[in-house]
Amino acid sequence: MKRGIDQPPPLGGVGPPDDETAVDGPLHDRVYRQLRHALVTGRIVPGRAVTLRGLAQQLGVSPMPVREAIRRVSAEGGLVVGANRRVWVPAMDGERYDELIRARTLLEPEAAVRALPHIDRERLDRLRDIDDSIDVALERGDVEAYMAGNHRFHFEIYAANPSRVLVPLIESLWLQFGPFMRSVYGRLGTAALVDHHVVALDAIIARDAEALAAAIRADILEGMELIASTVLAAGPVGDEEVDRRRA
Amino acid sequence: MKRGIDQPPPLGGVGPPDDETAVDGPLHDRVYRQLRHALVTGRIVPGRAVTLRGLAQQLGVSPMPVREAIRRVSAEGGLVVGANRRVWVPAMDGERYDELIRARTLLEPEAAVRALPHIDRERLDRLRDIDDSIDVALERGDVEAYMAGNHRFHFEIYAANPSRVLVPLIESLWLQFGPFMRSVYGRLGTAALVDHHVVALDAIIARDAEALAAAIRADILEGMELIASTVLAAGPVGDEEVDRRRA
DNA sequence: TCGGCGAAATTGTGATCACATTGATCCGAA
DNA sequence: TTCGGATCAATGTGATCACAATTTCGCCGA
Repeated sequence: MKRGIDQPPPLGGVGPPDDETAVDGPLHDRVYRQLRHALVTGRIVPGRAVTLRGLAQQLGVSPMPVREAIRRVSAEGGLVVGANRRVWVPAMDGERYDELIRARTLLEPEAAVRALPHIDRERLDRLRDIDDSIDVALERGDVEAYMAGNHRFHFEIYAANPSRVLVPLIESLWLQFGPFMRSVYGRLGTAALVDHHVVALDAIIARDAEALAAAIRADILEGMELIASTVLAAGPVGDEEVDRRRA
Repeated sequence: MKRGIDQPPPLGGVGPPDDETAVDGPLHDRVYRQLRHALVTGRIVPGRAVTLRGLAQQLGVSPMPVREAIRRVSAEGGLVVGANRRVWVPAMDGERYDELIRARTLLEPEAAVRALPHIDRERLDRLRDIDDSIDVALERGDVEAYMAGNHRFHFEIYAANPSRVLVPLIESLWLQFGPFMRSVYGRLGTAALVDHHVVALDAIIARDAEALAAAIRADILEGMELIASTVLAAGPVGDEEVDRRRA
């Protein structure tokens, strides 16, 4: 006879370390990277609760590093702490979504333009490879691979310039819309997605800053605005479980 | 014969709770608010180390809530964790400063414009009161009161619109330049500061979104660019102690 | 069936401890 | 004098515990 709160299903995808997130350093750093990766790629969907002991058990660590990781991720907007002190992936509604789009269109073209002079041939080759892998993911209908590739493509550009302000801001935005985009793509399928990155690649090759900014802006708008507004017209996403759990 | 690392002087200003930061809720929340307030108002200067036990002792709490608060503040860019795991207030250099200015000029006019329709008479009165208090602080040469008032003025505007994306981003920016601006103002004195807020107030009264955006932008540029570039021309600020302490 | 109450389970929080790591100092050898 | 090694103190980290707060569930009565 089980008493107490329903156990949420395991947080699919926040799992054992893989090559990308398991490097030396404190355990809480590793947990943080795993958690943020799971959010960016949408492995955790809006409305989902995250508990210290649940995540700790899943990752095979004590609750301490999980606490610290959750504190970091929530400071960046990827998780919210309710009045009841419970932690969950925030729901997405029209206003918040609109702000995310706006923030992205303000910040990401700027970061791309600042990075442009620093994009060398090696980085350009890597961008091409990532773009190819995105195309493969789209053909396969692999939403998660698409999202991971999309993230990598953008940040491969921005990271060309060692930024300590703009890029962390942008990273925090990606944390915030990743879970929702995953649920959107899951509903609509990858067939609805179009890979606009070739325009950005052309602009980079041409060293055309204005064209690059416009390509990034268009990528954001076309990638986020037309698709997800359809879903949000039906009301916030992720509120069902949140409402149930909120004090 | 004292062994070990030099004890940094007490973190002036991160002190007992005052009315603004002492509300109900978890202790780590209170420590966080105290810490961020200290950074925004420049009570801690660039390069300054922050230790768990040091801050815990100063605040009369255990290191646990301090850990969580430091983790939050560092996630927002207000503190940096070095390769040696030590925590300190980051140094300011020309590139980082330029990015902060740019990020502010991208985000704050947007937040102000979005807030404009929501600014009622009460909030306008509060803005006037804050602006008056800023003028008083400038006359008195009270740098900290000036900084606190300036922060309050800006966020009293932006908070008119319930924002969950733009305003937290802007808050994280203020965390990042607060300590440096304090050292700048300390060197130049308040006589070098001009209160431009009346232009923003006029734009709000006139309900002129474009004028408001321009006023905020001008406030940022004139407040940050001309003054601090003079100081930064001499090299990064806050690196002396950082260099000494870095592994 | 619904609502209220009480008990049990779960959850986050703060305290504390031990330990690994880092930094500073001292001492001896070259 | 300089350099390297040993020692000690300080620091961050992860583990664990007890406790307060919140949630869940079962029972009972209307």
